[in-house]
Amino acid sequence: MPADASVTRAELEARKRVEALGIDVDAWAAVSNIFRVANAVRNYTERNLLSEFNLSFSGFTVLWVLWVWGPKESYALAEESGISKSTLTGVVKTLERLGLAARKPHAADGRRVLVQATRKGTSTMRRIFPRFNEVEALVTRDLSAQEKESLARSLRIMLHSVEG
Amino acid sequence: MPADASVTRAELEARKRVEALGIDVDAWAAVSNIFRVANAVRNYTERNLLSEFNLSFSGFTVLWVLWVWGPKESYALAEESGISKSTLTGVVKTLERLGLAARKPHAADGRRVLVQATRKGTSTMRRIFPRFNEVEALVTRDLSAQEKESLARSLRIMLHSVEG
DNA sequence: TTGATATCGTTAGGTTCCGAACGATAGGAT
DNA sequence: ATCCTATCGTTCGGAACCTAACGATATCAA
Repeated sequence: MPADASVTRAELEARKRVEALGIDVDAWAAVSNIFRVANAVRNYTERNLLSEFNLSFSGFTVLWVLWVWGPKESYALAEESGISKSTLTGVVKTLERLGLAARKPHAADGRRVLVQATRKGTSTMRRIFPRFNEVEALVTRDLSAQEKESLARSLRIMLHSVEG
Repeated sequence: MPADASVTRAELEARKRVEALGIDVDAWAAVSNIFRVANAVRNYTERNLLSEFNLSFSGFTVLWVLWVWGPKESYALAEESGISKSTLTGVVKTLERLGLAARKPHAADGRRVLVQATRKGTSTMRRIFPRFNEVEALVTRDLSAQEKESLARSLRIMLHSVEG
């Protein structure tokens, strides 16, 4: 069964609107499809995996960062998780309620707070992540190893452009 | 100036955690970078472009769909925009308040509602979209035309896998 | 016709999300 | 010592976002 990489009907319809305006169609196709895929995968995992652990996608992401990096200050944690610091306050509150993360004051600076995964948080992550990766494998199953690497490479280049 | 496609420090740190668990690293790298890029571009455009029009990213997306497809029923509009129908109710309410979209009852079916862009909505879209596309061109500026096409192609294949 | 079932958009309740404003702490400068 | 300014995390107000439940309308069978 060959994978279907044909341009969707929606995309064709959109091109009609777009082509008259002197648009960079390649850039548009690349970026809009990134949003579509991200959205689809996010919704899928929230419904079929994360809901089982009462985790939002952001909650999962934050816990993931703590798992990978260990204790981290709020500002850096928000940055790395791709959310604002005010949102992080709420997300960490939820993680605390679930017993997955904990706050501790900074030793030398009274303003700062360190957030870390609890033992339960760490073990939960060890259970969730392989299943999350199964979804990642599922959605990339029709790409060759070389295509996956090329995809990741292009995305890293884009990341560099947008963050720089 | 060559584009930087090197693996980030965060990604290297993550691999240490991940490699012990028998993970599909290629799938993980591809998907996680999709989220990173989507997030970065979304935040960037919300801050630097859409805020100027009091539009959220979802508001922009919904208006875009209406612009491309013309009047559309709520369910299909939500589907195409990647949000739930209850969220759409709120987003359309906001678009109505801004004078960019309008509801009208279905001629034959009292349950259904058609949503359409107003004249102001259409002209707004004609102003925003080229600028949105400038951002798309910016974030893909270090990719060749062939890389952009290949990227879009891979993403379409993934979309097919996750939605099928 | 009447009744059972399906479908449509909205509402209800609760979490996530943001920017802006706010208190608290820190760290210089005088 | 006491300002002044910068920085940190939280709070606040409002929008976005979800699922589940709900009313209204449609459809089809008896």
